[in-house]
Amino acid sequence: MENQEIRNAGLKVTGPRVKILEILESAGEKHLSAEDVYRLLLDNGAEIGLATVYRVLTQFEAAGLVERHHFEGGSSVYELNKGEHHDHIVCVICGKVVEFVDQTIEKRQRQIATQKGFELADHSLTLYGRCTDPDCSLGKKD
Amino acid sequence: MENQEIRNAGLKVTGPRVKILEILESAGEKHLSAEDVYRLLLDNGAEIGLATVYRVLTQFEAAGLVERHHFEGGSSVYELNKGEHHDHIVCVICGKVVEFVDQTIEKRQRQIATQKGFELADHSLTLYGRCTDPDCSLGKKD
DNA sequence: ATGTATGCAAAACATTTGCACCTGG
DNA sequence: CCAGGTGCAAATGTTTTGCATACAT
Repeated sequence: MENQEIRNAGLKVTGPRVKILEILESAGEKHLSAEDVYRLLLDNGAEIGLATVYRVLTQFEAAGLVERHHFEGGSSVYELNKGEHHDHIVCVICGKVVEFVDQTIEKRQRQIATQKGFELADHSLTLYGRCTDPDCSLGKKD
Repeated sequence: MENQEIRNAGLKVTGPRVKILEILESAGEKHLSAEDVYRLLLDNGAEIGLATVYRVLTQFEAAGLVERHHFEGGSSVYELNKGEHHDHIVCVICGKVVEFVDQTIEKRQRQIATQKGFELADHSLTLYGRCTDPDCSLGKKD
């Protein structure tokens, strides 16, 4: 039961938190902004304030339940942390996001960090390109 | 003469633009936020509005004269585009930034994009870690 | 002269916070 | 019951814009 995940994070299992987690789960590989989550909550009939969405997402991030990404364009987006690290390719036309992992790159990153005198803690790699989706350029968002 | 670069960008050679370019040149490998540039201009006795700094930086970016990066933490930072592409390692403690290029990673990125059905246009790679600088943790900013 | 640029103040956003009121355990 | 959670509105910080004035060519 996912409520346990919330409890494990040291947080009370409240309505807003459960619903936000559900929204994120149902989003699958999509990446939602705080505003997106808020809209979806309202669409589902939940009466949750935007401030709470921000607070909960921040807490979930601190607890390692979700990851926050910055991509191009004003706002941050969130996705459920499914355990396996991955990077992203974002289509600059339609916004589609595809995830990937590449051990060659991961390994080189560690080598570079060490070589430059850093103890690697984290990294952010995002590729930007034009995808070949038929729907692309119709303005469809991931 | 650098004024030519401004002219080549299709922009008039005005006082503010020349001074902002000078600030960026003297910053070397440092990464400045719009606010940083604004402060430095005032320190140098220039009377330039913050709005102009934002407008000019945006125009310079569109012209390929500067690059904008998003790193962690609210604001964007800018650096002069010296022609050679590079990525960054940022110290999460003191904020120091080191640039690097790695052909192995560059090459893998192209392969991954192709394989995922994207035409690679750009990418953003930032490593985060703790540096071994003696000054680190004194809060020195790059 | 004349189309651009600039400065200033106001607007627009994304995100955070203060505070009185609720609620889960 | 009571610490912690929530909603709302107001505050923040960053970046953008409207508009009247000033400037480069």
